[in-house]
Amino acid sequence: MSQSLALARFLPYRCNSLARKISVSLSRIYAEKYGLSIPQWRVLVTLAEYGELQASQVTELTSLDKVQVSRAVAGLSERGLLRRRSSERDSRAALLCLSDTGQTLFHRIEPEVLAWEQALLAPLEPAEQEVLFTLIDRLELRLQEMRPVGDATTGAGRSP
Amino acid sequence: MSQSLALARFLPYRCNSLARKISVSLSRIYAEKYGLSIPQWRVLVTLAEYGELQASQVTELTSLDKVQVSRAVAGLSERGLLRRRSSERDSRAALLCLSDTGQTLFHRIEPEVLAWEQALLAPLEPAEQEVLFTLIDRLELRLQEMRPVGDATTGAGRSP
DNA sequence: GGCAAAAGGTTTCCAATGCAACCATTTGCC
DNA sequence: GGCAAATGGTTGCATTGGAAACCTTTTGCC
Repeated sequence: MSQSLALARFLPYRCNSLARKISVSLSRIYAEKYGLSIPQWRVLVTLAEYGELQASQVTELTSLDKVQVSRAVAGLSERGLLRRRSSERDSRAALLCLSDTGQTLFHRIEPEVLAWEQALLAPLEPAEQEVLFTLIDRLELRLQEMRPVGDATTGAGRSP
Repeated sequence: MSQSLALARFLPYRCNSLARKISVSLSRIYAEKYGLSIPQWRVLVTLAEYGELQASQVTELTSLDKVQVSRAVAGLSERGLLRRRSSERDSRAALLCLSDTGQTLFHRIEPEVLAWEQALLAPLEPAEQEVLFTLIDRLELRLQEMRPVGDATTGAGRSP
């Protein structure tokens, strides 16, 4: 007997809904208080963590596409929160790092955001938090496995 | 000692990222094969489950806002997948239910979607699946608790 | 009964998002 | 060395999505 579909017990729906609610709630900190969009916020975090990166690396690390990164960088740059210089090895590549202002801003936001996350996770035991992250890891891994063989990134460049 | 922020271990990011990947992957079924948007798909599922509902109830059950529901309904209605009639109790209210065509379509998609979900969840033991849903429930609950007292829905309609 | 406020839905408008076309540079191959 | 293809990043354009204004009907109050 096959079970039937109810949104309340349907993982794609539940996951989407949870993610949405988390975003809306969290964005009160970095969006409303500090005027950052989600992509801008992710770029900020990533540069704070890694120092200097190429735009393409930021793309990798943030799960944003290159258009989003480009626009986020433009916005942050206008506000003087990051500097970009072009690589001497490859003059197409843009090297990005936070300015002092950017670092300062990040260090002001970071504890607020971490505190918010702690508040969210507070009802879960540390072990349960571990389980949660592990489950997410495993599901993401599984999604990659499920990707059908002939995907977009496959037959790259054969016929003209 | 306060921990520092890294996206890989930051729940909002991980959750968003997972939800996005799930949506993209799943939408190959109902979007590409059957031409349904996510809101349309949710409305379809909900009406299949509950029979006849008012638009406002659909809004509740799907976590969509009323604009999305309105547009989804318009689209489904154009394709003849649902019927709407106005309530005799309240002529503003629209009563929605699937047409036969809509039911048929749903019954064709449902098993595919459930099979896909099963494939996604396959690496998790049943007990782990249970844990996953429970964790999601608890986080959603927590988010509601965290909502500051004077929220948007509060002082509704006082001054002109 | 009549008028102000609220509620159900739809439409309008603007910002965010994503795809595709686009420049500029670099790589690879002959 | 030179030309075709590939790569890094940006810009334009069409679509999506959400907030607010809107219309209609209903409710509540005097």
